[in-house]
Amino acid sequence: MDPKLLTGTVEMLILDVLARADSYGYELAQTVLIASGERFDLKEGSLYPALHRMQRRKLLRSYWVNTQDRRRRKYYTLTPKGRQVLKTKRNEWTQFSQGIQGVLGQTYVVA
Amino acid sequence: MDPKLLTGTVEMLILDVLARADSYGYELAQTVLIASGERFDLKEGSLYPALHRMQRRKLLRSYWVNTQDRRRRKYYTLTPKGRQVLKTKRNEWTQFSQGIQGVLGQTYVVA
DNA sequence: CTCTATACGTAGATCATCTAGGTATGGAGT
DNA sequence: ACTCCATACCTAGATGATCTACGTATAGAG
Repeated sequence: MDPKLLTGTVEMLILDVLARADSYGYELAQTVLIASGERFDLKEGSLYPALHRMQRRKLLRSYWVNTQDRRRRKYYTLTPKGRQVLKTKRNEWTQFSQGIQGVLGQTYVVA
Repeated sequence: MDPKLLTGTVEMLILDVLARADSYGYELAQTVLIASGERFDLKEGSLYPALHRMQRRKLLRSYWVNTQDRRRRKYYTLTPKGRQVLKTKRNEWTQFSQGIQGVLGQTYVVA
């Protein structure tokens, strides 16, 4: 699948997963991988910069958690602003996919 | 609507419109605008480079047509390769939107 | 005479993605 | 002991498609 399709949706996916429960980078990627039916393999080079970007924009807050086995995880939580942006992005996605269906759908009319 | 969502779909839209009938840049943009329900306003800075790019990749062929009123239009036709790539991109789009639904859809399960 | 629509095009900026690399721990296999 | 994989974080630099803003030209309306 052309990775360029992901452009602009990665933040929505992250926000959406975090709206259900706090999570951390590595787990977030796993969650998206599973939920997308193995379709979206978020790369670290996209994932971490996206998280940092969104935190700078106050969509997320973070806190460190140490596990029993000396591993550290940086958990992220949605801020109220993050929830609002998620709502906006969901609406944009609906508009967008309806737009695509509108163009592609023409085929069925012709066929 | 965040224009970044369009990334990676512009070529599919162009190919799809051309699969129904030959067209030229300006008209192509109009067609997409109407068909998308006024959602996608393809900018010249995306449209023309995309057309040239696809022609370089042999997905399209072009020919000039002079109208009665001294205007010139560069019409584009799909090549067999272009038709094949359209098919691929349509499949990718299906995979992609199913992936998104898979992630976003979780909300309803929880709710 | 100006403004809008039609019709093509490019240059440069922006920015989100990817590849590829780095650090570190724990556990399983050999 | 040693290697390899999974877990877990990160960044630098390349890539590439989009956008803004500009330029050219014709036709027609007001």
